[in-house]
Amino acid sequence: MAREPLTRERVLRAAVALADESGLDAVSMRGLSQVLGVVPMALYKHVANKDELLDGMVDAVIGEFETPGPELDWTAAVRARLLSARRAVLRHGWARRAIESRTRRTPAVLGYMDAVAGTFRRGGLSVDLTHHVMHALGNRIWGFSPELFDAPPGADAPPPTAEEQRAMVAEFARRFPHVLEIATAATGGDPTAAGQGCDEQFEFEFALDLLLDGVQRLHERGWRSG
Amino acid sequence: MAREPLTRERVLRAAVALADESGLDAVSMRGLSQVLGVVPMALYKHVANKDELLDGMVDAVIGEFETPGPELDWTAAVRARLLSARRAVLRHGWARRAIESRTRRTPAVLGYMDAVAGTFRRGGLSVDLTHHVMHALGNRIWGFSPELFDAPPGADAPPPTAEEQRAMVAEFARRFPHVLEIATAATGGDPTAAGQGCDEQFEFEFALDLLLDGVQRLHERGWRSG
DNA sequence: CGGTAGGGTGTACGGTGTACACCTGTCAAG
DNA sequence: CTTGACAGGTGTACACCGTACACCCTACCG
Repeated sequence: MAREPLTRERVLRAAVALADESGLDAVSMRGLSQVLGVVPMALYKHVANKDELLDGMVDAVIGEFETPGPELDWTAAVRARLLSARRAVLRHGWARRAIESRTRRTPAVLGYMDAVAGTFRRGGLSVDLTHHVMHALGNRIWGFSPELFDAPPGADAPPPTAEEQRAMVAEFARRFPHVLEIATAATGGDPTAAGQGCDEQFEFEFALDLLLDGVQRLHERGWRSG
Repeated sequence: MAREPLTRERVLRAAVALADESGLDAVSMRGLSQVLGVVPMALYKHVANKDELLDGMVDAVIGEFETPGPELDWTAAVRARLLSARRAVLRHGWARRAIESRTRRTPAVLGYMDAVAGTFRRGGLSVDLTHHVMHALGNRIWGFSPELFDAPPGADAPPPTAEEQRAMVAEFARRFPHVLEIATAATGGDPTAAGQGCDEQFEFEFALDLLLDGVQRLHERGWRSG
């Protein structure tokens, strides 16, 4: 039973699967080759190097983005696109980091950016307003915003006693009162849970709508740069 | 002439200098130890591991941020803070990547975030609006926005002939018309210079002001979440 | 004077990406 | 039917990385 031959498709699929279940760090040329039952250098017959492998993985995620129907107006259409991108990125926990680390603009990346830009243009936005709003959206067009208060992996030290925890919170409150304030606001008032309870989805949509509303106002006023 | 002893300060300073002139990738424990005239393992007496080294480098950049005077209103104060952060980050080309890769919140990081949040609070914004706007600003707090159209390093292939270039542009125009459109708009119409001519500073301030204006309007209306 | 501790050293391990030479099976042309 | 090219999998090797661990030297303190 000769195993079916490797293809670029099979390599990329296996890489995505491996990253899905073991994290992005598990995707090394050696590790990936092992799950494919093959020697590391075999991969290089299908993928130029590791960067291209990562590019291909990102392209696979982009391939999962959905295209909104034509009945939506431009704000709703952009919203639908970005929220679809977000769902895909959230399905693959590693995608965020991978996208952030990529610098190459593959055809899939360009195609997606073109679709988003086209949605603005079809809504009647000028070329330069479209340009600026694309920049303003930044990584949000990939469905994520930078996580300011990203919860540290945790559980690396023995849990502190109640007494120690009280002291830590007090010290924190003295030095970073405003951070504590806004962090606990999101948890319903428990300062020891700060950061955990933050609703990322809400934050994403809040910022997205803030930007879209602002752009819409500029558009209605016939804003021009320079 | 016994050289003066290493200190954490000296290590960090050397790391920053090395990154400034040779890039972040040149900052390996081996490379750094070499410029300090010392054996790699010596560094571990002053820095727990490489992650902590990077954290220290980022903290050094944060130490260059300036505090705005108390005479400014909250939008101007935030603006001044973020633009100062931007100047510091731009002085150190590696800082962007370093900040993006960091996940640990050092006291310096928390202190800066606290200062920004405090500026909003002193301006009268509610705790939860402050929370959301911090998220919405995202990495812009550190003075940079993600570069959608980051120019590839380039110059790795022989420059294409005029004929090839024309063909490439034509192909690009066919597949990604809107991307080409908004990319050339920023260059005054030269499609072959697409992406290079984009004024990052303008984009940063455009997005920043869009967000600040939006937040200000929400604030004036007494916006509350939920 | 002796012990102790902080700081620099040397060696070694396991991991990474990948260059390069090699082999092997398939298939088309002579 | 043979031959030879070629696509694809193999094996070895190199240079680099972060860092664990044992060691030694030197300065200082009791």
